[in-house]
Amino acid sequence: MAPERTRRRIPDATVARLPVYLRILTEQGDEGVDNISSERLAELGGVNAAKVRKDLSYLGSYGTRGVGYEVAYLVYQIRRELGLTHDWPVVIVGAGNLGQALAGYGGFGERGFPVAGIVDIDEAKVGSVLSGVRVRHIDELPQIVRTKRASIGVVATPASAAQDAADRLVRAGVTSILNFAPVVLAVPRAIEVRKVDLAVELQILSYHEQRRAGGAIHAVGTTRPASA
Amino acid sequence: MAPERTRRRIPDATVARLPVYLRILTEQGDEGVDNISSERLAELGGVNAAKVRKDLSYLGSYGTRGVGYEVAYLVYQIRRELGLTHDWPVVIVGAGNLGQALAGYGGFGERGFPVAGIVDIDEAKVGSVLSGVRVRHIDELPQIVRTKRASIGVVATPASAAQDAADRLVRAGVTSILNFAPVVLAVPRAIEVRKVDLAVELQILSYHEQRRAGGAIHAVGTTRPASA
DNA sequence: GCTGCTTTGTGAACGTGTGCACGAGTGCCT
DNA sequence: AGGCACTCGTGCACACGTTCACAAAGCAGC
Repeated sequence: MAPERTRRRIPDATVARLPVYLRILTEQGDEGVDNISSERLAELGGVNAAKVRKDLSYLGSYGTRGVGYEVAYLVYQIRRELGLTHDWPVVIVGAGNLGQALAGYGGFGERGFPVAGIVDIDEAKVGSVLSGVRVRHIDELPQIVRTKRASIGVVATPASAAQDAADRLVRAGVTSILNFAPVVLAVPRAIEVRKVDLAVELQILSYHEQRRAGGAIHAVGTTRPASA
Repeated sequence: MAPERTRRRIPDATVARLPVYLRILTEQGDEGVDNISSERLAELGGVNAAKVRKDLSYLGSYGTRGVGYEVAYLVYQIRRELGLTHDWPVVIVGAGNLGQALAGYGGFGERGFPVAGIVDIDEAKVGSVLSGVRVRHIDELPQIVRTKRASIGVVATPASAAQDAADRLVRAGVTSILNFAPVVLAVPRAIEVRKVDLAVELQILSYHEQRRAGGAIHAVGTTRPASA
């Protein structure tokens, strides 16, 4: 009867895939699918079936042999494990191009991450309204975090302002940060940070493009420039 | 004399970190730093020093024992390895919130990924100008890809249109895709796809928040709903 | 040139993640 | 009731990634 105190730790790689399964399962549920096999789920998610089963087994034994997984129930379990049973208000720092796009992107609210507020340090931007959310001054951050109970902050500032934004978020009481600025943020150990860097993604693609193109075609020896 | 034909394969994990080193090195170079140790680079990049050395060793033995790495030379080597010695024009499909933000974000061009064009399927959006780039109709995609020599495509459409966008990009001749839509794209094996999913990132943060909050506080038994 | 200090490059140990293969459980059909 | 087809859950082996630890190599000072 007692809730499980000894929460089994779920591997990072699995945590990263659960949201994908969740989305697929939700879609399948909407299409009227009641049961789904690991094989089918793997196909839709672009992964290996054994991996799907192992991932799901960390949540508990929620499948039925010979049948598969009950979609609705699995959705419920994944949502519970990911903490998606209630909303997580998000506060955005930086009302530039990206901040505006994020605030305007309705997908956040729908998926349980309503925009609690968006702030900027530039007085000129304060007061303007983006898709129903009014930009407020960064000094109001602590108040927004407190009243809206926001625990996730998004850094959408230029690189030069990112560390300051992160410091302010931490001081305001935020415990998780999603960082879009191309900087490694220094934060207390207890704060969870995830980074999304578009330039890095493009450069990784560039590596593969270049590799494909024949690799070392203009790789001229290893002549060291100037120096020495 | 002959360029190295047998290109050593660089581990994915390393490729993903090289852009980070590159950015740090470029910054340090701008600040007048000539030499840098793996220790310092590790500190700035938030990683382990041994990892830095191992990563860099895949490029060749470009360090000097007792001294460190020559910043300018290392920048050159990483850029060469990542294929950043020339520009990689990028074509964006989808002129919604995200597409606009991406086109407007100057950082791409600066880092060697100029926006070759942005297209949309919606006639109403065609013709409008976003930060100097005119939105064109998606039917012009093949022509843009050909004339601008774009090999990287960005999918910035809603989920429902993403697969179609990817198909069109592939048909137009693009060989790498950066996908922002929350969908697993089906593409030919030869096409390199990278995915950026904001909702997934937030859900991973949610998992950690929920875990921090005490985990299974409302985890009431394992009563299965309806079924059976 | 020799000594001592610094820092690289890498072998080896360890940990994490992946995928196969198969036992075990479930439902259906006869 | 028994047999069969199907699918889960997981032990095991392997691949990949990370970290430690240390020999090799360079530099500076005498």
